[in-house]
Amino acid sequence: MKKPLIVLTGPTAVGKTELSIRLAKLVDGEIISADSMQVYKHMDIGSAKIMPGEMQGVQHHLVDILEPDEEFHVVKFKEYADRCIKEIYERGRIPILVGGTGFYIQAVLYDIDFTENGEDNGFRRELEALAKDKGNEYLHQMLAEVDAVSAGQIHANNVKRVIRALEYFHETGEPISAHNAKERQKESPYQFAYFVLDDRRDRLYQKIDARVDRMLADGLVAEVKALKEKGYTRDMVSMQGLGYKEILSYLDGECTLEEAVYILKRDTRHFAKRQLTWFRRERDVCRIDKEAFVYDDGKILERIVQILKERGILDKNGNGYTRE
RNA sequence: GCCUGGUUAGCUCAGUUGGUAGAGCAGAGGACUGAAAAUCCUCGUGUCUCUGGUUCGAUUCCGGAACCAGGCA
Repeated sequence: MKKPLIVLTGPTAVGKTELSIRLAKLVDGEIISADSMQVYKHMDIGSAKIMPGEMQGVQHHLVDILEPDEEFHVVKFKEYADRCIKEIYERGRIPILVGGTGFYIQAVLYDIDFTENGEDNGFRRELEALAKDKGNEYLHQMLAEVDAVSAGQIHANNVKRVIRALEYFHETGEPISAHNAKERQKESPYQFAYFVLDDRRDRLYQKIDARVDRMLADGLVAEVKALKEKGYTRDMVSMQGLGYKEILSYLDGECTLEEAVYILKRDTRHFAKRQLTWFRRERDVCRIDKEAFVYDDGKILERIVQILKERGILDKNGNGYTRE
């Protein structure tokens, strides 16, 4: 039988963290954070990172593992996560993927292959310059010549994606569209249950606004100021996180704090919406509507356990995975 | 009290030399396979404040009212 994997996700601010702790204790699992920002040290408030005091003894992985000037992306995430999962199995426990980065979840859940090539920032930079000089259409035309399928799928203005497709072809000689089509067919190697927490849109938005206000009260501006003083700049991936780029523009005098906060709230709402779009499209997800459970985490956990039993991730007594 | 300007989509405003109107933002939907908290795409009908008048026809012109700014008393 395939090995068990639990995924707990949902849009920002739905309440994944609190629930994940209870779930981990219940099934004797360990948590792997699937979050592109919580990997960074010194970015606690803005990333809504779980702090050691809140972990209640539950093992957490991939939190606080990098400095803010380090590169991070799906491939690294998958590498680290795969290793963590393996080790968790060795301890006879269940890995629980918790976090809002759908792309990361997908990568490990379906074991997507990214290993074809290394990084070549030179070529990428060349293409970026080309897009700037000659325009997005020019670059898109270049893609159309080597990979018509991708060109048809990727909008010319989506320069990032056009560049990646070009880069992929440049490095492997194969169109990325063919590779993606192949990866898309994959079955998950895990016996998994994929839970997506959701809430009414208006409530979610209220919670987002309230959470931003709390971050400010907790010292978000000071946190960002400290990062700025350490020399971390906006071109770093970490500083593109919500809460960081907006406060940075305030600190750089580009807008007032009030404007920065407005934009931060708005963009966080947009982000939540994008996450929801992503999860809607994922196959095999169990949506958990908080309203239907009267906002009672206990009831939600009961339901989750029920599903875990149905899928054989827990046995009828509710006992978790044990090695072999 | 008088003068001037304003009143158009949830918000900020544009516009119609008279033929019932459009942007940005908000909001909604979607894409996504090495930046993903990133990047990108699609979606806009509302008593044009109310009320008389002129007109074939008024949101647009004229009169009056209400409300909001600013100025003068």
